Amino acid sequence: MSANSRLTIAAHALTWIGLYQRQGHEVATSEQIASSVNTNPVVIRRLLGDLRRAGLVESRRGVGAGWSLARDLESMTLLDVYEAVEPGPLFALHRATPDQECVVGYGIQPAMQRIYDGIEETLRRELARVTLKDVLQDVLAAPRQELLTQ
Amino acid sequence: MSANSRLTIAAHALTWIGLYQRQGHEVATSEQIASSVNTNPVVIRRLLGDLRRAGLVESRRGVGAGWSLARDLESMTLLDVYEAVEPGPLFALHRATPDQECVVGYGIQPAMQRIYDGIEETLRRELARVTLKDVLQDVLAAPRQELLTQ
DNA sequence: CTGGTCGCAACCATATGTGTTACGACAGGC
DNA sequence: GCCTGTCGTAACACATATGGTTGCGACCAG
Repeated sequence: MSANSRLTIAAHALTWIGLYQRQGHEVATSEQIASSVNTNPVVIRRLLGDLRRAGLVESRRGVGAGWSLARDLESMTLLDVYEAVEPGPLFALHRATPDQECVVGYGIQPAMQRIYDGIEETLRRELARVTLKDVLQDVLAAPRQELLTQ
Repeated sequence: MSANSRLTIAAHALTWIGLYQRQGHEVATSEQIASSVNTNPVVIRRLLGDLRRAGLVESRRGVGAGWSLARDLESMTLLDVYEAVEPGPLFALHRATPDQECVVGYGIQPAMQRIYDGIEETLRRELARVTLKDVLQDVLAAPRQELLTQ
């Protein structure tokens, strides 16, 4: 499984924006977020673009532009983020269709698909249980020693 | 997420071997299995090699060689197969460590790791609930119209 | 008009998954 | 002892995904 870090980075970005706004700022720039994530601003803009299409954030252009939350952190779950940034399924079936003349080749795909559907449903329920506010609180609960935001 | 088909193919191979043995045969060759899966025998040998290292199958070499189950299909769960063929985690953290001077960058990794650990545990429980015998029975329950095994 | 930021395309490097060929290792049958 | 069929494994090719980077036009407050 070539696990990617999209869900992690998206949660990081949303958490960062949420905390930044809580501190009284209007919008956060992709460069600020990229600095915290330690990556390129374009990577952040790409991810936030997905989140914007999912209605989780809004972007403002022009001078003083940047990103802001479209909803309260409390109303966003990791499932919302997951659906916004991870289109594909968790497990894939065969890439070439198996031998339909064979009993196993014939019946294995529906059988596995049913199992995978159930697992994805469980995963979604699990992701839906965690809000971004939970994540922020967990982040702030880290044993910090007077660290600054930037 | 670049989902792969390893779990699917491994379950297919084990199911095939199980049914083949139930029909009275001693061992199954990677070429027979590959024919049902519709792929190259080397792909099957690679996967079965992982399963052998996990103690799920045994291989015999020389003339009349092939693969056989090391345990009853009933005693194998999809979790056993998953652990044998999928080493990595489901979700990745940042590839570059985030800014440790930032509160979010500092606390986000432990927070997300805790969440991911919980999710993987749920996934494992779900996979452990399905035995390969369940899969075979599900496969055989497909609306077949007098199909032959080979 | 200017400056700062987003939006997006294009490209590159790397990693991974899968298929394929090749060939040595092995063991049973002759 | 040799033949034959199969495994074991390395090596390579190819496609795709991911993440990083550069470049540049679009946009808008001042």
